[in-house]
Amino acid sequence: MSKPSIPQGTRDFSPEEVRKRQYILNILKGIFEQYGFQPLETPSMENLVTLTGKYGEEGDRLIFKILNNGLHEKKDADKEKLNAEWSKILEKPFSSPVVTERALRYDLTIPFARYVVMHQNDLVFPFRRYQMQPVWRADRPQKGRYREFWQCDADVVGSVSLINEAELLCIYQAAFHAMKLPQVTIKINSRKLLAGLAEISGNADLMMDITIALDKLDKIGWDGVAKELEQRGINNDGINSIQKIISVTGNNEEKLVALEAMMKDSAIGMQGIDELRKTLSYHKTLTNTQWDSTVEVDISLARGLNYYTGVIVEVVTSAVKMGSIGGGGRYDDLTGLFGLKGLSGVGVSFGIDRIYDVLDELNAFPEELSVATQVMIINFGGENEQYALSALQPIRNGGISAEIFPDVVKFDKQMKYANKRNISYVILTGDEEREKGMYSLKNFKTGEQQMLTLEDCIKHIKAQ
RNA sequence: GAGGCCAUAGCUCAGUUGGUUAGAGCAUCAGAUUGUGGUUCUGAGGGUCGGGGGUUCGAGACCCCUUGGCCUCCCCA
Repeated sequence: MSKPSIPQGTRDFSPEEVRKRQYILNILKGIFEQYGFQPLETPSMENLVTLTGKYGEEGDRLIFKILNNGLHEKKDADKEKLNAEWSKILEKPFSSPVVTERALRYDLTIPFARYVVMHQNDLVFPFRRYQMQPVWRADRPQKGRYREFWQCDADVVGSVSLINEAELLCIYQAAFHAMKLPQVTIKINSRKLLAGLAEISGNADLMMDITIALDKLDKIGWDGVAKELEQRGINNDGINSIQKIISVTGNNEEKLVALEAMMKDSAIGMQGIDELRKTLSYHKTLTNTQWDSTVEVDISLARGLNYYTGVIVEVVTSAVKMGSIGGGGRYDDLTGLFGLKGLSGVGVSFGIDRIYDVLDELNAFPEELSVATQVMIINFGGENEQYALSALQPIRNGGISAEIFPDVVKFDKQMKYANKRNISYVILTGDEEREKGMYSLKNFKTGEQQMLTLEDCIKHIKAQ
């Protein structure tokens, strides 16, 4: 018999871990609701064609595909084709809708777009939804990277107003403030600004290559980026103009003013600047001075997903070495991929597994998260068991969490169990108590013990 | 897809240039203690040393292959 194990990149969550995860989820849920978002859930699996082509070439490779079963149900005509593709799959990694027509969802945004298209007639636009569910990626696991992890998304579709962008920035700030997660920066940029940058550099067609290279600025520095730009076919003049643009410094408004001067020959670039300025202006009105995270214009921010078209954001913390803990942006035509044109959306995502890792490393979870049973009744067996049992529901009905030790085992063992479970009180119901119609209540913290009526026991515990 | 580190009891880990019957702490179980937990003390169970092959008189240790874990790059939350 081999040792049991779980698939690579997945985790079990202990009771303590679940409580901590729920703490994060509850904060997010509260804020989403406060901002008027409606909950939504979609299936763990989608049809493969719904997902492919939405996340770029790399993303497609990372989609977890589900092998078809129930092959016997296929008609004879299909069987031959199936067998052919089946043997291909045995030879080398290969996927085909014939053998893998379903896949685990890769994120929450595409399933949401699919949902919106399918239910367009039932929805009231602008539609605000939040969604907190696991997603799966067939990636190599490492620090802060899992194959199964949760995303918590809030999206608005059916509105082009930049008020939405500003509101989502506030959601980020409110959430990280509530979690007391320190040193948070919300980086903001615009795909249009990046397009303008490509245009100004004389490489409008290489925007994707430029942004991919630029995105690494934090990691490999300008020299590294310049090298990569060169490899991707940008000439010296282009590289120089890119350097000039990304070197702008100062606060957000100063950066935008400087960029304006450089972008004046790019209509799309100017549009991007205008959108950032409006977003920040709305945000200024909405934001709360108590929120200590900062919103920072960062022209090197790119974001890999290729469906973003306008403002893009990414959240990082410098408190712990960790990749981004959230990201999002505007997508002008995501539903167009499923046949519904002209519906713009914008959304943000929280990576709660990374947020968990950061809070855990910083020891920033509140102490009082562990909730123990308040009272355990000792089981002395025989008639005393009946007597003990009759007290259990009245205690619970009194609003106290209670359990009885179900087995008649040595007293010592039951006490040790209560101690390990961190239970606050035990109630002893032996011969003496039963004969008197009383209950001995022992406080496990202080060791004090007194014989009381059941009613007084309940009162006493509730008074604590 | 490329690279690095690691794998010994349920968990965390020792194990000397290759040498007798592979150890410790924690955890578990039993007892000291059949109505008083936490701290003690005593004892017990628990191992195909990740798997396969090789070198050797002899391998937990050395070599090769393989599987799994952690980490870095790529990419991402």
